[in-house]
Amino acid sequence: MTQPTTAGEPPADGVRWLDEDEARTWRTFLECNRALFAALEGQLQAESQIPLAYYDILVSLSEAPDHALRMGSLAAETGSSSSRLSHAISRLEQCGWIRRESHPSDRRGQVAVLTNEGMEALTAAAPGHVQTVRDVLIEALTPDQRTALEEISLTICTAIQRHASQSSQRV
Amino acid sequence: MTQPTTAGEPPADGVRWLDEDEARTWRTFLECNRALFAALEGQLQAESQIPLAYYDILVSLSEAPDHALRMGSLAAETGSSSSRLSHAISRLEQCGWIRRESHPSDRRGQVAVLTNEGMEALTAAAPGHVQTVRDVLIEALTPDQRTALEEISLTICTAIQRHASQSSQRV
DNA sequence: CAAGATTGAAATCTCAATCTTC
DNA sequence: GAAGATTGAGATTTCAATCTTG
Repeated sequence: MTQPTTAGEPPADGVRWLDEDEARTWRTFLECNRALFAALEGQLQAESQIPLAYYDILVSLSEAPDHALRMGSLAAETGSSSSRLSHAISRLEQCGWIRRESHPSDRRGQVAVLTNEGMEALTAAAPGHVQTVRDVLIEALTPDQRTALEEISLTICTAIQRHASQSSQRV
Repeated sequence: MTQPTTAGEPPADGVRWLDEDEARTWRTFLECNRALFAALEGQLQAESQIPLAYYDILVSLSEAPDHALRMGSLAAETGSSSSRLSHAISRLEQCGWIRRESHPSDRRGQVAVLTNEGMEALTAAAPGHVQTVRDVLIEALTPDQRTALEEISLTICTAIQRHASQSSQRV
């Protein structure tokens, strides 16, 4: 899932292929992720007919003051591009779960607002989703493992930022 | 990213909302995943113009005997649906990186074969990808963290299988 | 009828403009 | 010109048939 051939020659540049242990760790992590998001997506789709990406949008709005958020903030919260979010909000508007309002002071701004229907759909979908998260992660891990996973995740996030700033310099 | 409102009433059924610690762990993990796959996808797209999903297909074939694999096996290896894989192979056939052959003994079967051009494209793309995996995960974590992550991933995979068999019974 | 694989249409996501307002 | 947001086109993924062979 990561590099070609099994042993072979060393790759170009100064890059080292992953050794056996490294490759196994990475493959296991990848496989876990695939299965995890497939399970989350599948549960939501089967029981509530909502894609995970849209569910996340509804949750972010439900947590916001007045159930409203500017497009930019919502995009940042859900880790989405502004384009993707804009399309998604249009779709959710069709469902009647979200409506758009114009920003009071900044006339460039749009605000996405969760409707009552949207809140109801979210309330109906949430228990099944949360139960799945409990089953497959929270209650599957020991408290120590949960702590470790959180620290590991933070470490990876930091490493990604470092990698991004370095690779942008290389250009 | 997981459940509506912040405190509120208990959800329906016997489900418990995530408490503060649980929610933070889950959100951190989700955010890490988003950033991680965005980084991998972005690097491959920027430096090699290959989507990660297609890269995985090329790697799986490069590891197979004779650089060939039946559609079903390849779908399982890459964690893809048969439909998705079939479309993807068609696309990669257009690129000249893969060709289809019919299975010698089972006349229902098709075999995807990595072409020389496909292998070259993979060889060119791999160092950058592997370096990214090193930067953002392998070398960012301590050996203990890598071990822990691998064990956690296996535990989650097991929990997902258990969850799947239970939820299918509920129907 | 089940297994292996493909197909076309609909849904979603990405990418590069575009448009308005700051 | 930059920031906030949208748009349309193209690419990928999903979903529900479909088709052939076991």
